[in-house]
Amino acid sequence: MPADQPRFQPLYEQIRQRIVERIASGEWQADAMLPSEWELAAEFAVSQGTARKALNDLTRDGWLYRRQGRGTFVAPGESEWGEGKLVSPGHFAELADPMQPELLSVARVPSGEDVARALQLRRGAMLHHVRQVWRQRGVTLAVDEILLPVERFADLDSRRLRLAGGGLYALLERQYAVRIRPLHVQYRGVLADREVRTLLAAEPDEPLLSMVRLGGTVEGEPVEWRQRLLRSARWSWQTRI
Amino acid sequence: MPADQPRFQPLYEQIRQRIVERIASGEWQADAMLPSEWELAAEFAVSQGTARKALNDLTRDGWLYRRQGRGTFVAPGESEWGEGKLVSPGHFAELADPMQPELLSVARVPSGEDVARALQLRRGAMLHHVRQVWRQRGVTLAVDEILLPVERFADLDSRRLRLAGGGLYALLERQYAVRIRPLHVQYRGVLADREVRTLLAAEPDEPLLSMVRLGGTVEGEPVEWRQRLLRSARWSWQTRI
DNA sequence: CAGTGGTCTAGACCACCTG
DNA sequence: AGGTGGTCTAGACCACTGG
Repeated sequence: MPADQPRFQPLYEQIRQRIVERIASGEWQADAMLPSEWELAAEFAVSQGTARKALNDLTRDGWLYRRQGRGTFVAPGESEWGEGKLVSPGHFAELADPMQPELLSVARVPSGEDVARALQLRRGAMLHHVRQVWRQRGVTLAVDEILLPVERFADLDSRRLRLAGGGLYALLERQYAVRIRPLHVQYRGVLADREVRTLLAAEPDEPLLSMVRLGGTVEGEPVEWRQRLLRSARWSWQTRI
Repeated sequence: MPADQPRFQPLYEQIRQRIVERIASGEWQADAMLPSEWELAAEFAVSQGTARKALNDLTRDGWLYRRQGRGTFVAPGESEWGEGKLVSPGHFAELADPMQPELLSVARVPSGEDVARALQLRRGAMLHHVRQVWRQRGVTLAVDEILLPVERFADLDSRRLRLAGGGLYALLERQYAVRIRPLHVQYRGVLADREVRTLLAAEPDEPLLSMVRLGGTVEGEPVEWRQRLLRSARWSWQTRI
């Protein structure tokens, strides 16, 4: 079900899209400085105020950052699922050491019904199935299970992922010009099955935090289904609002 | 530690504050229509564009809502902790029936160290301790434990809470002119202790979703510490991003 | 100092809603 | 038709950064 096209497209919206295209195409790399408001206004043949609105909207959505007196710059995208940090339960400022991702495996699997619906695919459509663990000082704290449509991300394999380094999202942005943002996150408390228990070296009755996340493009098209299971005895997962 | 005062205070920021004051004071009630941009601009002796910026900022922060062709209105605050909904795990659109809160008890307890620090109180400062359960079609799905500084919310008792109806936040807004917004949320998977297990009629090894939330005023001052324990076998807690 | 983003103004016109 | 918010312009000046 495609979204309704608005009958009226403001100028700043068109400018916004043209700037996004240039970032996605790599013409403007991460942390590169954009032309000034006045130069952009001249190039797009609009007033400075209109260019400004486009730039501020893009800043709000995480595409750019601006510094008074310095300029406007391309914001580097999240290289991995990052919005959230580990903290001591009940405390709100005591951060844990960060976790490091480690790729376990990449395979192709047919889509189940739930995931197919979430990703708006036909049932049985092929998916990349990525397994990844997160370690903190040698201790495995979390497991990720990532599902991506093969159709959209052809040629994705273990070698490419390993070579890429710098996280899955960084690779997708470079290779496929797709920037992924979270659409929904679901939280549950769960017990691990045998496989996950082994990976995490967890006790049979140790409760885990399950986070199921649907990631999508800027346009809102869902392209990533992901579950993270986190050992939350020692650390909470904290999100800013 | 008080926040730094900015040396320069834009006009729209001052206007913003004056509008917030009128809402907090009750002069403009929920869903009341504000004067038009031009009228406000005239009253505050600024241009329409400046009044507009203040109004749009307030809209972004949830104080107002605007409808083209109709007007600008006071947004009713959340009457309870609401940002999040129950959905079927792994599905992203299938909402459960909503839960209904039910007050269990109100007491006064001295603050422990963690909560005192989170609420920026001295240790041992008195707190209102509110217990509340959430039911869905007769089944208890969640328990809340709410801690509020007595110093700030005097005269809060069970009778008042019961009489008020419409949720805790609605009461705080009416009675104390405080609008609470979330500052942080922490998620964990946990097992219930005996007391909670009894309240929820949960199995001993049933994993629960623990959400610890720090709520604060619009100015960022923390005033509410809350933990919610949710039976998440059947339902996930989903947040929009 | 020059260059950037940030604020503010006055005015015009457009899109949308309601009666 | 009249009133609302939404867009857009041209121009001025301010605050901040860095060389």
